[in-house]
Amino acid sequence: MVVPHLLRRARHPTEVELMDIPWLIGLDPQERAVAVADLKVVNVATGELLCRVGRPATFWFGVVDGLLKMSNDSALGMPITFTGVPPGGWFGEGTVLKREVYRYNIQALRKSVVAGVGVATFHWLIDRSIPFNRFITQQLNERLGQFIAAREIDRLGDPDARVAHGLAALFHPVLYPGVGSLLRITQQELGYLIGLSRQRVNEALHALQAQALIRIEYGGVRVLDLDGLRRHLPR
DNA sequence: TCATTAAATTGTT
DNA sequence: AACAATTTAATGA
Repeated sequence: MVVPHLLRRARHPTEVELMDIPWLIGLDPQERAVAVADLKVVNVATGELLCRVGRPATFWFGVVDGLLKMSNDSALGMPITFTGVPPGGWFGEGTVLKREVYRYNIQALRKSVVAGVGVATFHWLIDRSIPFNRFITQQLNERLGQFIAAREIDRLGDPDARVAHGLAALFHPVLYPGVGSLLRITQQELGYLIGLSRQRVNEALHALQAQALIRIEYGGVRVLDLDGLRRHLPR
């Protein structure tokens, strides 16, 4: 009963929250009005599940604030892929498009604010708005690129490289425009996301800082050289 | 607004 | 995994 539970607590987005929703910008006034009318926002607590594998897709979700973890685990086996979803990130369009069931679990790594539009509105926008379609196409394309990159890194297995690429992914300016140059994420959360211990993440972060790729800040990481992070090779 | 205290996060062993 | 040090957030005068 994940969604009904959330729906009960859902509220309308504030003006400030609307400004953090990237795809609203391109819409014409009519389309925008329809989208905004259907937009729901909910505050979720740490550890809370937003959607589960196998549930029918009812919403297209976006992160307004906080941090989510997307775990792509099959019903049978172990988790396959983890992805963090920072502010500005929207996900689930593939599932919603095909009117299928969710293929992953979404869990809040910390207190977050999550927005959603219903499937009907999503399709209404897809059927008539060119800007919306552009956004979705770009989204799918960038995500595919990330997915391929992630496979290569996982094969290498070097912890520093994994942290570097994990960070580069979270700082993706197209997928996650809400992040900016400072990502609010603790080393604990980063470890949980990438699959490393907190102290190994700490070590890796210092190595990356020494290479002037990032700056470690309390409760977050600032990126100094995004390209350098992407190109980071195991040493 | 400032000072004090509690909580969260980081760095180190 | 445990501990100490540091930073932020919360509280109340």
